[in-house]
Amino acid sequence: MPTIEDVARHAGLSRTTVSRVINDQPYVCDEKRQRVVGAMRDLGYVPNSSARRLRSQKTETIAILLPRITNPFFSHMIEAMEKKASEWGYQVIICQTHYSSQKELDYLELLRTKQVDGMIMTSVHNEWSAIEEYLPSGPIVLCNENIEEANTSIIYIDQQEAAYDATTHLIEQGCEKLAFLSGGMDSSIALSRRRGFMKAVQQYNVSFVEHDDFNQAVDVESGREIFQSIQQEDATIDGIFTGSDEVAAGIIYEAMNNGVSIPDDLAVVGFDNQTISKLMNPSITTVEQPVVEMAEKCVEILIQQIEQRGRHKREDYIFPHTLKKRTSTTKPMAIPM
Amino acid sequence: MPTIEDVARHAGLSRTTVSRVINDQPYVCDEKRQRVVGAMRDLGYVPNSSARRLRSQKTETIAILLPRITNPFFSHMIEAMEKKASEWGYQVIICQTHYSSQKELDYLELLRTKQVDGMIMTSVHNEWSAIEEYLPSGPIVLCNENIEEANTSIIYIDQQEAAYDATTHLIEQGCEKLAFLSGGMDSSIALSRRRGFMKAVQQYNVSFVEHDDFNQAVDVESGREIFQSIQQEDATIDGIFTGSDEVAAGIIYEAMNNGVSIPDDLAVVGFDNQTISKLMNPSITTVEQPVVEMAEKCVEILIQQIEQRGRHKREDYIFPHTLKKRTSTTKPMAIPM
DNA sequence: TTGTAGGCGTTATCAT
DNA sequence: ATGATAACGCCTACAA
Repeated sequence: MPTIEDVARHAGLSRTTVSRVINDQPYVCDEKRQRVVGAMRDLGYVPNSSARRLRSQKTETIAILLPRITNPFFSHMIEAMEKKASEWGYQVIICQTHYSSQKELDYLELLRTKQVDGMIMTSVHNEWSAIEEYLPSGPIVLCNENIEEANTSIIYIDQQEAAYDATTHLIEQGCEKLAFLSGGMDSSIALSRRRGFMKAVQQYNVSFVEHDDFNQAVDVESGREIFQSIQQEDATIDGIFTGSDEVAAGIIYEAMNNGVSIPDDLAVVGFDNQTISKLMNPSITTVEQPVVEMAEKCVEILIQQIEQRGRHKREDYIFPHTLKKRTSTTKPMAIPM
Repeated sequence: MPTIEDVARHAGLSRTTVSRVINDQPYVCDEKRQRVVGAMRDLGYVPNSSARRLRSQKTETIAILLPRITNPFFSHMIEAMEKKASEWGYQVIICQTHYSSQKELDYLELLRTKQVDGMIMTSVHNEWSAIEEYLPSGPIVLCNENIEEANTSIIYIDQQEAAYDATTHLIEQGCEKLAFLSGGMDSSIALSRRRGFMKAVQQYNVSFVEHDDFNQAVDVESGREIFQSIQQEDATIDGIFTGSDEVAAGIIYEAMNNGVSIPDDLAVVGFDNQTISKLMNPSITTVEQPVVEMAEKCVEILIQQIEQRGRHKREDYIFPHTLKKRTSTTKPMAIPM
């Protein structure tokens, strides 16, 4: 691998001059500039980025923390983030926590060891106080979860309102006994949604059922299991808020196979407006988030903070959500896709 | 940010000794070791990875090239790759080409500029001769596409055989007029599949239809469009090989909405055994690839090559595929999920 | 067992 | 306009 030194020698000039050419700086006459360019070509020279990083104290790289990339909500978010980052000339390192708080901390070390200039967290599995420790090492922007105590910029939708809207919709459709599902009550998102659910339930004085399993609903499989347990233990439930299109799909799949009619016997609401929610039959009523816009905004904020340096105070960016009403909650009729 | 020098001074020792402690090397007595550890703690020292990279000529980072992460086939593959890489202490940079050969080349530069130690390509949009140029800069392993001329290790399933199996299955189910769909005939995968399709069609002497649109089938939306055009132009087609569960889902969705019975009027085969293929109603017959195993093997091979250094000759790892027969091609009956 | 010193490849500062 | 030189922070012969 040729170095800048080799190029300089080959061109009969100094490293400084070569460096100037590499970085498009002035104060190099055309003739020498050509000589340098030629030498670089001859030797197949390419600047070593480790050396550049050391010298410039920048990596042009950001890390994105997320639970699992196979969750379509996150893969859509990452797709948009990577695209935007790439436009700005930044690399993206992907960090799957698999819901482990330890892995989350391990990945945060990337910030301290200066492997990345900044970080995006789409999920949070530690106390904020623990994460705050890393802020001096570089900017962190949150996207998706709304952590009350967080003293850094943050992007999210109003989960409480979204759950309230969805629950109200179930009630308006005539549901009288509801269930609230979530992926675990330790997340800020599930907590907010639960508040919204409870608000609607109390406001309309509708009854609801609780069960330990209801807070372990994470994928298609758990949706299927929960349907079975509901069938056996409390078949009078007639409306479910799932917080996930995959869970909703699992429930619907199992219901169809067991002769339970959706939405007549059981209405189901999903979350995230994933591809599957449109394709299922019946199609799934769901809450849509503007993932792409949120992702792009997030990257822009982060890169801005990186390039401005210095600490930044918290700013909240709250994006709008939309309830997509489909046939899993409403009587069948032509609804355009 | 404290440096190794600061720690050394604080502990009243030399940089060397501190370095030895950092890297768990022998020849440091316990007392001084403690002093160093204490000093690191006091100062909040953390080694700077840019400096380490420059010194060691290693980045402990690999890049994964793929078209789009939102394609579930790729997101499952990346999930497994990132997990495996992380176990080995490697970071993963994600590079979406969005099917652009230029972006592919841009990302390959990461290898030349030593931002990564190695690279995995899950799709290839340039002539192999162009990609070969990068091989001297670091190992590249292919995962998914089988490029004939490639002189590097490569992992794939037998796409031709898979398409042959799927097509034969359609024929066995009684289909008499087939169509072959793909995402574009410029990819090695589509070409292999077409060979398999043709082999079955000729062997059983079944007729088939061609159309320009048939090679633009990439997602749910295009599946829907293709169904519509088939309805209008050649409704006698009774069996379709799609090469994609999403395309298959789009076709089925549209067929159901238009009163065309699946599989009686039209049988459809997908590819990749994605979540959606089990959940659709009818469920989609599809070809399963052992994505996770392929991904893990790929990362292992790459890291091995990185750590052994030197050029490696091509080895082929061919993984087995399975045809999952479901209701989009077979008369309804109880098929366990 | 410990320390000294040189170099990894760049870029910025300061002369000339 | 060009060049010499000193960092950036770390690791490792080699010397002691």
